[in-house]
Amino acid sequence: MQSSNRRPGKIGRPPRLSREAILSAAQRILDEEGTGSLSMRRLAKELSSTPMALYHHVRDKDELLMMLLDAHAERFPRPELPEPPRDRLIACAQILHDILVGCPWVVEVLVSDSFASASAMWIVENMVDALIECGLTEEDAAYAYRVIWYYTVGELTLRFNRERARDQNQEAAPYRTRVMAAVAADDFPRLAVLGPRWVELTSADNQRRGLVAVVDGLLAQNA
Amino acid sequence: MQSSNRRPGKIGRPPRLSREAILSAAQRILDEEGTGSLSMRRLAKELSSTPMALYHHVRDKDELLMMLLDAHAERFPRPELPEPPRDRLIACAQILHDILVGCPWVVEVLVSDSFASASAMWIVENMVDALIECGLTEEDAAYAYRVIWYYTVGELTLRFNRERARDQNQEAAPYRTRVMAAVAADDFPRLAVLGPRWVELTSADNQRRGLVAVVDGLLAQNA
DNA sequence: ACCTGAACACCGTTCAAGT
DNA sequence: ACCTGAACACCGTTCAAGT
Repeated sequence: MQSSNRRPGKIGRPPRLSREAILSAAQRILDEEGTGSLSMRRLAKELSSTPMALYHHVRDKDELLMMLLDAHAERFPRPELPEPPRDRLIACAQILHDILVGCPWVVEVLVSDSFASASAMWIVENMVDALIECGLTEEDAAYAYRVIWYYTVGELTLRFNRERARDQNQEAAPYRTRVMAAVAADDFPRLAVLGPRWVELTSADNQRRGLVAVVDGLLAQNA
Repeated sequence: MQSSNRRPGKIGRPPRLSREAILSAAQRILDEEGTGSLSMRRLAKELSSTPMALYHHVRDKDELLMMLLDAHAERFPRPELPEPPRDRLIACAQILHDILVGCPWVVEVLVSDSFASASAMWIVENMVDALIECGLTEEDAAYAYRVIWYYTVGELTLRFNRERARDQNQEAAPYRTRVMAAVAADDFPRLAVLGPRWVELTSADNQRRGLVAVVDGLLAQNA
């Protein structure tokens, strides 16, 4: 793509847009108008330009989102890590989660491609390293990392979408309501006992506790 | 919505479309043309009708997808369940996964709302029941169910999107390739050792093994 | 080299009217 | 009661041309 900072042998038209300008405009839209508002067209408007001009600086929308995520990960403070490898593993997985929880718009990109942010790779490295130090083979470490990653993606995806649904229309889908009513009336005694608490309980913030269970389950399985 | 099977006191125009016809046409499109091809407009065309006619029979696209999922769950064989509650829990979670793995188009709906299929509720009921029989409180059982659900959703979401990406363009996003190259060259020794195997290892089919680890981790945590 | 305008090929959904 | 046609308010991306 581009790399020029106005080179001496000035060839061609001078650029008006830059990757940095595009990224910061995109971040501004995300912050001020929310996840749903970032489109290539809206972004072009923000920059007083045209949609197509953007394609000179980024390959496509996915790459744009990935770069935004990368920038966010880079800004994130890198804390001291605790030492027994199990604790380091949990700490790293939690950091990964905490980085991503700040980017609701990331769902699209998490879901469309494997996570590949250069600025967050140290976390993945540390997780795999901790797993190996816990006695797992390289293959098992890669698999265990993946299980933690699945949990994290599932938690984030459902969290963001729950928030989004609550934001825009609180009057829940009628289909869901009907199913829930059937559950309460029918022969599902366990769910009926939980009753209306069911929804609240299952959306309570137990992310960290679940993470610890997943990690310890993996370590026990591979001990 | 509709409920009529040509009532004697025939009032108004007789229906040409029905919920069943809509659902089976939608399923046909999904089977023959793939997940990406199902739109309200395409579906209307399949039925030689107009997009708006559909809205007389289903509330919106999400409800349509939910009903499709429900129909799929209903067709699914309901096997004998093993008996120590831990094994029953694993079996049920696996069935839930197996039902969903047959519906790649389900990602949209999993992600947009909590799972609420009347035909699959017996599985959730069984999972919560097994967790309580394992000694968890009702609240802890609801939370543990949720953790398993997050793992399942993450696994499915990433699985489907990996497949979709492989299907349409094998020449992977250049951004991702660049990051991977940096990883190999830079100071991530653990990931570098795994090297090109990294991607394959992390996408290998270890779904069941991960599920067992998650379940046992949860049971150990709540023992 | 960088940017523009117009177009392509779509979406889900609503509104007002027709039968 | 059920369906249609036209429109609203969008998408991401490509192509051919302009400066």
